[in-house]
Amino acid sequence: MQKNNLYKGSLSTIVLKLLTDNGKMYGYQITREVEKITAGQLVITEGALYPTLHKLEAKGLLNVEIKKVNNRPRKYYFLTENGKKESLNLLNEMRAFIRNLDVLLNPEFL
Amino acid sequence: MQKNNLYKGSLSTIVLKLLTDNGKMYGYQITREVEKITAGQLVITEGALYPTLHKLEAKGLLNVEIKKVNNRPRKYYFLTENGKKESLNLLNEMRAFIRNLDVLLNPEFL
DNA sequence: TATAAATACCTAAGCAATTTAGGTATATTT
DNA sequence: AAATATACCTAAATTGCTTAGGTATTTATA
Repeated sequence: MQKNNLYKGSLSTIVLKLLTDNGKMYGYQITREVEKITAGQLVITEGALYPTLHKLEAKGLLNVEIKKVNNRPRKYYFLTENGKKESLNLLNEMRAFIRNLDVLLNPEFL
Repeated sequence: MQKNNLYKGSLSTIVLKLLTDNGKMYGYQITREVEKITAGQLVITEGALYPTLHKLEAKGLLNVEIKKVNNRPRKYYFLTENGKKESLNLLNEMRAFIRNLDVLLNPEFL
């Protein structure tokens, strides 16, 4: 997330959106995917991501499935039913947030 | 800012943008203006705003001018030269931020 | 073939931007 | 007269992150 305060608060929503689109993902994969989608502009630090995944799991929004790939464990996360509902809510909040920032940056279009 | 984590980190940029557009503003006026522009969706708490104004002043980005209106003091804030430069920087960062959130929410348009 | 880089997970202290919950005081509306 | 709006303020607590570590295996490179 690197130096930019603006992203603070958006990580959970971003994670839920990625899992909505991709079904199952593991932590490291999430960091790669976000960098890819934003062309390297947004880098999720692991110190932020892993605690967030654990928090979403503790809230009952995510479930985990551990798979061994190349003899190394991967923790695949996927949305619970509650997670799907909450994902929709948070995505709507984020859309409203973006709209509000847009009008604040361009008040002449009011 | 009410319950929505997303706005965390955006307050300084919003304040600088308002002062860029309006020249001089006082704290209470800023809270009214943001509510007006966002149709009541974004409410700046005073506990967030006043420390932010003081911080921006301490950084040399804002100057203050106290005026008595109806026997009550108002503190009008306005951008310094450095404040104008920093405002442009932060606004560009915010535009990049919005673009990144947009592609994360709509990766199909990549 | 040794070493570095990538993959894959993790935690904990510290920091910064908020929220929450107060406070003071005057002007205006009900 | 009382409530609401105006107008400023602070400080403890909370929260979401950064920073800075840690472990271990696999793959690429010099």
